[in-house]
Amino acid sequence: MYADVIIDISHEKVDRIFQYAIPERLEGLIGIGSCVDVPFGRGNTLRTAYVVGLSEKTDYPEERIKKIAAQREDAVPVTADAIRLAAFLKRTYGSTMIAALRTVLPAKKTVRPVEKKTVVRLLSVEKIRSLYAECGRKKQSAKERLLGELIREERIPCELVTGKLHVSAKTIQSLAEDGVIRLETRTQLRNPVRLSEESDDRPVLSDEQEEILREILRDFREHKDGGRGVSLIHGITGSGKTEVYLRLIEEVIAEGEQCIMLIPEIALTYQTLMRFYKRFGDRVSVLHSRLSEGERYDQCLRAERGEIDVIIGPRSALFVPFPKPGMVIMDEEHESSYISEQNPRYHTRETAEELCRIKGASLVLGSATPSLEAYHKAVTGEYRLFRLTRRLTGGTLPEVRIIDMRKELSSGNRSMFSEDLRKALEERIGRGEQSMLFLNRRGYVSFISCRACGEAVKCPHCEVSLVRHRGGKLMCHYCGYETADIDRCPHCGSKYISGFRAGTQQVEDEVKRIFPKAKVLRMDADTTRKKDSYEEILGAFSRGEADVLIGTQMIVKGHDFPKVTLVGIIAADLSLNESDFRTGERTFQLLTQACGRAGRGSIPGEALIQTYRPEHYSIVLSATQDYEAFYREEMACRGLCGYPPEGNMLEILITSAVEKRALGLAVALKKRCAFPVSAIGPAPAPIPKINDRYRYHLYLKCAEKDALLDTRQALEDYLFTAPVETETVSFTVL
DNA sequence: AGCACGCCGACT
DNA sequence: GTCGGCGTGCTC
Repeated sequence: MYADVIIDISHEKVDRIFQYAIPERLEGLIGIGSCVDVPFGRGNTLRTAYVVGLSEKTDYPEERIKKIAAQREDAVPVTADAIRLAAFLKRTYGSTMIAALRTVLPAKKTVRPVEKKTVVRLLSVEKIRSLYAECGRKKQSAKERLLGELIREERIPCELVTGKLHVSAKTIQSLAEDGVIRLETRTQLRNPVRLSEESDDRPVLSDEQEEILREILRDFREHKDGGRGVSLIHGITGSGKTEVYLRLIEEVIAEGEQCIMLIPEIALTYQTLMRFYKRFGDRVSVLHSRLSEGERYDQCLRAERGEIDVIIGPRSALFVPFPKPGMVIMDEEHESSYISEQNPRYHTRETAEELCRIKGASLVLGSATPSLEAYHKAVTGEYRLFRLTRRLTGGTLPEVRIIDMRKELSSGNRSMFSEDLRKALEERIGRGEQSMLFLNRRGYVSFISCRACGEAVKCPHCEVSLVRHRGGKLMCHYCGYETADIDRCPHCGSKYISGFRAGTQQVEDEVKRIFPKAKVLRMDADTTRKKDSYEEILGAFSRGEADVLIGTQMIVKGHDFPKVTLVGIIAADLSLNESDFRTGERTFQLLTQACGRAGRGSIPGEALIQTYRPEHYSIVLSATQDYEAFYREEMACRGLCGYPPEGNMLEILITSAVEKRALGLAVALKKRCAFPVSAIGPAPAPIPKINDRYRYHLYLKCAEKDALLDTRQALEDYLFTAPVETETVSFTVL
């Protein structure tokens, strides 16, 4: 008997199957997924390897086959399903098999189990309230946060206190010494959180929610032996998606299966998390980004042993080894953090789909602004589509107005605030209501647009913005089209043509200049560099410590500020000028989210969208919150050029210390692409040179996904034999 | 990746 | 004469 193994070395040259003989004493003990030590290479150094198959005979000369040295008992064995999923990652995203196995495998470091600690309130709610107020006066913000939460909850798991609330162990200790709280260390207590008194947290479902629940569960129950489908819930913010998830999970657990709840990075708010703890007690576990290897392993072990039924976490939670995962739920499905940034650059939705296919689980996607890919599949019937159209959590949709900044310019207002926005801000500051100013910083790089007519200078072939390069040439970074720099707008002839140059700092200065008495908070990459300052700024704003919050993308995600009645979007069209084909989609998502921040409380809200492109469909349709119409417009644009989801596309990045060599290799790769795959470019990457290395892009398009993946494989094979020196090539599925 | 084998310069 | 530089190639 021989074992097919993958050696734990991440290098293309050894990324293939090696065969080893199974010694008699291990016969029957070794199977697919076993982790073994094998002698490898000339020195016969012992290396870790994973068994991915068993076979009776070999093509390799038998006398040269070595024996497996030992079976590794400490490691978590890989299941055949995990190997299949890894094979999918390798095929789809072009990584090595071992890199794919590593992402699929749970962390393998063993560590002593840590006992779970819980903070328990000892004093009455009234006493806590007065202490809370006292801390507010004394500016003891950490203590205040914890006490604030203790007013609502009697028991809070320690991981939440130190994690989500950012309260240090020192603070907890001092409160314990004062007799305010007690630290409880439990080892195998069952459902402590679930026992907390409240029971009013199971709201009555709306008709829409009931319908979705019924339909998804019907599919779930009818296909117990595989073939469960994918459902997309398109629901506006506050329409009660989370409650639907909670009910679904309850039912999945009741059937004896487990559930994986995926959330975008950092997006989980404390309130949402608390809802899960209340509903599922310690049958739920959270996988957050700052867990150590050991803690991660702990969670995996608990999942494997069936000690938990639900795991909540970012994309990596997908690989938690449940014995019988029955459902994967992916909230905010369109979020970009669902795409891995490193080696197997996997898309969580696609990978979840494959996992569910393998495991026979249901996949449920939820979003207020679904990705075009997901919605396309829903429209074509591959997914089932459900809608949640009513806001349940109070508040009405804000009144949204689009402000034409071209008119402001022609009427002599050169400032970054329109007259309307200035007035609206003045009113809110006067009434003591809060405002948010959102500066769209995406696409900040050197695109060219006209302040008189709003048009950006675009490539005549690719429908993406041209980028200004050194020396003043304008270039398309898809196809390499170039043209001389211009000083007049090609559409209207205005000389007010330039890149837009404004940061959050300038916005802050401007607000302070116009409203000297207003209290302003600013949130961007600069002010959040220090650890925890992200939560601190948002916390301060939600406590009403400022009139205006200024920020980039990060202020529009997740958090709910009931006192905000005005959202101002400074330059809505900036993200339309990014030089790739998803700008319209990102702009629509960003603006829809931003507008949704206004009027979450009892006072109706207002959103003002300032733009130089008031007629662009992404902007118009985000103002009317019309996703359907946006989808139709955007699909028409994608179809024109064969961009996803209409077709499939691959980005190839070629870098070299020698510009000629990078370009030469790009051309050589292009030559090896044949029908039905078409190659566009090469063209300099948006950042054409990093660390003295020149960077070129080549794009491959094809209607057939498999043909595209085969071409990538062929190109990778070619690279083995190509006269490559210092050049590097990487492939990304778009 | 890591280790061996291999073919050219300065050293006890 | 040998010791050792790292360049090339292979690993069941």
